[in-house]
Amino acid sequence: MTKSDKIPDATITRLSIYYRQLELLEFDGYRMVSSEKLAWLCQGNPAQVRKDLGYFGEFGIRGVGYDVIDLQAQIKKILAINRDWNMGIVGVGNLGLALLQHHNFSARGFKCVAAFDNDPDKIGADLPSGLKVRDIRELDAAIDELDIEIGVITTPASAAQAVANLLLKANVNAILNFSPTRISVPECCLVQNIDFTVMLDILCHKLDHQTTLQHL
Amino acid sequence: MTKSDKIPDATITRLSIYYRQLELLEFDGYRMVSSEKLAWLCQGNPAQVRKDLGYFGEFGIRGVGYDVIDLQAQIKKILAINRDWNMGIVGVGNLGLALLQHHNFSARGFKCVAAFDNDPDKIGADLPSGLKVRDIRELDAAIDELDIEIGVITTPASAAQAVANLLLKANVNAILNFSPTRISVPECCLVQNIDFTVMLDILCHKLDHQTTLQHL
DNA sequence: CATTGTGAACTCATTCACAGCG
DNA sequence: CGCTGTGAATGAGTTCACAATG
Repeated sequence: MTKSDKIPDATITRLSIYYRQLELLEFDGYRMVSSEKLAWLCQGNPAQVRKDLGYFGEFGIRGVGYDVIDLQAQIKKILAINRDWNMGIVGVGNLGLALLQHHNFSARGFKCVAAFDNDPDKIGADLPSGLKVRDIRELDAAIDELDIEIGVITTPASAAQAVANLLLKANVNAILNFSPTRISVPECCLVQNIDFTVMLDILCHKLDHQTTLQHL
Repeated sequence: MTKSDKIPDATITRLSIYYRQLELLEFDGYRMVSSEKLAWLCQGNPAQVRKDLGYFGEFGIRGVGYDVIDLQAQIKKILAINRDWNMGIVGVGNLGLALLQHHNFSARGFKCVAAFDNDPDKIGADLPSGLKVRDIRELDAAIDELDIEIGVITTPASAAQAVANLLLKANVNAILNFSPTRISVPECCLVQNIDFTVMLDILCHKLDHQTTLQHL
């Protein structure tokens, strides 16, 4: 990190969004982009773009803007997505299957290298991605063998904490949690929750609130 | 709304989380809960719990706490989840299928009442949920007929904006967007983005940052 | 007397405005 | 001259601390 240590979480989120937009800009043949244009594309504010990038260094050219290719490389480095990450998916239900076949992941270096379940009917089954469903009891060994650094929980809520515990025991300390529950983990472990129901609740609240206002 | 109009977004998110925890508390037989206990269960802070609730009214009993059943009802009203919402899913890929079978949705009043695609091979297919995949060209008619208020986009990024436009034309102004792109919509339309890749990017950044610190 | 409800203090994030520079 | 980089100003959200009260 070039400057301060206090980076807002929101900055990291936006960097990811800038990055995707830069890919599109490159694809469309752009070589340079101004903070104003990038902000516009990302539905943000130019000063914010500059400040976000400013936390990590000076990537622009005054009077010109940012090099589309170079800035991608810089952001990849900042986000640590300039390399592959191996993921293990725990819970081969509909959602787990969907993620295993999610093309966007592999295209971006997020490799699903193992899938686990505890259902005897599923264990051993061949997946479209070429993987075989493994017994959850093999988790520990497989994580070590396959160099898995990210665990993805796609089990029902009732199993999520137990799975998290298994992942922790196997020294996985980054979890993407799709189950509709908050798992508790020690400080050293990072959890990103993706909770569909919470998102729907927020949407409903806003929708209701908006229509309520309209009736006044 | 009982008090101010300036409710932080984060408050709404937390209310959804409190709500789910209250369901569990009720299931476990609790009748009352203090802000301290609820905060602990939700990995939050008691003052925050009280402030969040305080935006909407006085739901507690001093010296005692909150009635588990009553507070659920209050939060349901605040979030506008005290009724059913009809959703239409656009894009019957793996993710769309997963959502169509997602039991948590229907259990909470989020009803998937239609599924749309533009792939002739999929149109007309019977889904496990009992629905038939509809032609995207029927979107407008079906939304009106089935009273759909929430559109769920599970198409590839390339199709997302076009789908959003169709939804807007059909007067759907709440969208849950799973596609890895930011769609642009008029002010009147609400969008909640659920972007798996952004979440992974954040996780990688934190993971990398954490391990970097450890090596110092 | 335990716990809520809430103004005031504080911390964190965004936006402004302009100096600095290619 | 145009656009970046950034300190200073503003705004938003969280936590504190304690008065109010069932």
